[in-house]
Amino acid sequence: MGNHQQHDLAEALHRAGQKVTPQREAVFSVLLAKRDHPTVDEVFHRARESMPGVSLATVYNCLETFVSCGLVRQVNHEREPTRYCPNLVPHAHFRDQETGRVYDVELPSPIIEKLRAILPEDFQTDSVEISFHGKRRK
Amino acid sequence: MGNHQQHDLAEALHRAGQKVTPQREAVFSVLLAKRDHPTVDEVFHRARESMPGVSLATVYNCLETFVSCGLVRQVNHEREPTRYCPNLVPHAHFRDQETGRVYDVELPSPIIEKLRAILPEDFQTDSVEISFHGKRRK
DNA sequence: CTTGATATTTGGAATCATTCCAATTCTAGG
DNA sequence: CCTAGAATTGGAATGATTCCAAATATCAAG
Repeated sequence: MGNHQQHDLAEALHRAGQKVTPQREAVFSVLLAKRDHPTVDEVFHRARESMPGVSLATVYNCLETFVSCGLVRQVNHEREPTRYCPNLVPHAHFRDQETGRVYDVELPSPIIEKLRAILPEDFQTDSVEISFHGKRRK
Repeated sequence: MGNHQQHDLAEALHRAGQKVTPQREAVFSVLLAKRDHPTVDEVFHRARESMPGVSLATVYNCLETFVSCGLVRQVNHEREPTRYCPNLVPHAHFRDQETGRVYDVELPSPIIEKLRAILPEDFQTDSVEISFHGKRRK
């Protein structure tokens, strides 16, 4: 549930009519390897370790493909570089303004429903993004 | 409550130890005049109508000042240019993906509390941002 | 296994919002 | 009215992201 392996990649790509490429596999495994919320640049550098020739443009392309296939989520905070998150379970994000680190926060489904309920009738929503920020108490 | 006039500007600036300038007044009144959610560029062009010499850099500065004084909120959606909103009542935003228009959505305080409650103990939060996107049914 | 149509990758250039800078002008307290 | 410090200005710089056209790789069909 919301958990996926290397193996799901090919499946999801096929379903979306996309091709399987070594670059996509490398980038995807970077995402699975360390489930922090890396920026494109971080993904790029990590991907280079297993695939030294991969280009930045390709990392952008791959990530965009994954998003469109529903394999990962984009996480935007303020004006900061976009981060990517392979956790598909509905959840909110908390950004520690001191470290910049982003944490997943479990989001009970009753709350999600209550939230959707506050929307006027004529608004049809695809997605809700909930982001907290503040600091962690030591 | 959360409603404010030209007059509050000077007050809020003083409280924050900031100076009152014609540019700040012009930019602020642009924000009050039309309560859509203008981008910096939109604010810039509107401000030029009443004050032809004002510079883009100044509009950036003014808006940043207002945010730090708590007079307006920034609204970020995806990778789009930042928008500004003089509505201080706690509320969520809905972005119509077809028109790009941003709407305020009332946010009942019980929900806000429930949301804060899902955060683990050690996360101290300053602000929550809730954004929906989807499309409006005609 | 080969081939071809088509999608993907690539490096570099281009874009665009935003920030930075140093010089000039202004605000407000004394 | 003067002056220290703040604000404004235009233009240059930054940085994430997108665009581009050429080279390459995937995969379905034969």
